[in-house]
Amino acid sequence: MEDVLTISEVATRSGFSASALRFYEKEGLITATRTSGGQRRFHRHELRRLAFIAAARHVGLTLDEIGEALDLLPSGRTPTKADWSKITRSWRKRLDEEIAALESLRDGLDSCIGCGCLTLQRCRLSNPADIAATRGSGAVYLPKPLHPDAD
Amino acid sequence: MEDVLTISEVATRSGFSASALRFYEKEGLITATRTSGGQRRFHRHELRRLAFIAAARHVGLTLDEIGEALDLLPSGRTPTKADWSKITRSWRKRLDEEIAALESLRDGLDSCIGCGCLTLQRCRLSNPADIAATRGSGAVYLPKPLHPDAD
DNA sequence: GTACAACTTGAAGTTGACTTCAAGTCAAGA
DNA sequence: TCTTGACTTGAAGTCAACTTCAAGTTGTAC
Repeated sequence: MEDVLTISEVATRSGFSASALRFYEKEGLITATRTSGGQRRFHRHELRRLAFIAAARHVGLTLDEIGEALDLLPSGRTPTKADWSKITRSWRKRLDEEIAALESLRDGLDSCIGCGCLTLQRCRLSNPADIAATRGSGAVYLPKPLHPDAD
Repeated sequence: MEDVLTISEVATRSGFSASALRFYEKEGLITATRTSGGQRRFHRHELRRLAFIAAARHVGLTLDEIGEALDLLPSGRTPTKADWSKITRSWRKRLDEEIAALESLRDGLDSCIGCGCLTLQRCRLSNPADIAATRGSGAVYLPKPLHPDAD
């Protein structure tokens, strides 16, 4: 085990495809040195960034947002616990918001099925103003809210 | 108020754009009659389908999945409470799964920040095998899980 | 009857996050 | 040295869910 890895080694270890890694490098999310022949060699610490990227994608951040977050890491020194934690702390809020939104939707679904309002028209389910109000920027795949009229 | 509506009336009442309504008609999710001149006229009951579509989109279903669900509705008669509820009941499971996945991620985040494992490498946050196992087909925007190695 | 907003169509464009392709180059074991 | 799998590039393709466009038609208020 060297401290530099080929792209396929990083792919295996990170779970990302090689093409995704090339894409991420092009987007500036990760960096690689090159051999004299031009092939990429990744330092092991890129795996940490990739783990961060994977986690951020799970939270629903776009690559642009992830790039901004990674830019907050200190460039001169190795990131400390405080550096990473500052970045990830904001996810907590985001996750809480998304969980709240989904719970609200679920409870609306229960009441909708239970209440007999066939048309769904007053249900929080199809008219989730509370969800739109609760959640911040869109991470979970939810489109804009509806305001349906009577059937 | 007639019981037929123009596309812009439906757009206003449903919250969908006119182009989205044309798209949904082309995809077979909703239907419209035509005037002698060829303009669309929507029956009011299409608003109910649109409310359903909006709710389903909120749950994270794709249009294909929504189309399949709507195909389960009886074609001969007006859908009953039981018809709608049969369709929406499966959402409950889906929502529960997604909520569980996000909660697991959030709890992993807490422990990651708290435990001092700077590298994130063993965190459920960046290595959420439990999430992959918990959730069904992908509604929430979560990519495939990572299996990061040591930093 | 005339004006004009609202409507029609098919085709092409958009966005994000990649994947696929073609054609060639590199690295490492036998 | 040879072979062969791994690697390189830029460009183009993919997917979902629409949106935008251009050019023409319809409906209706006056």
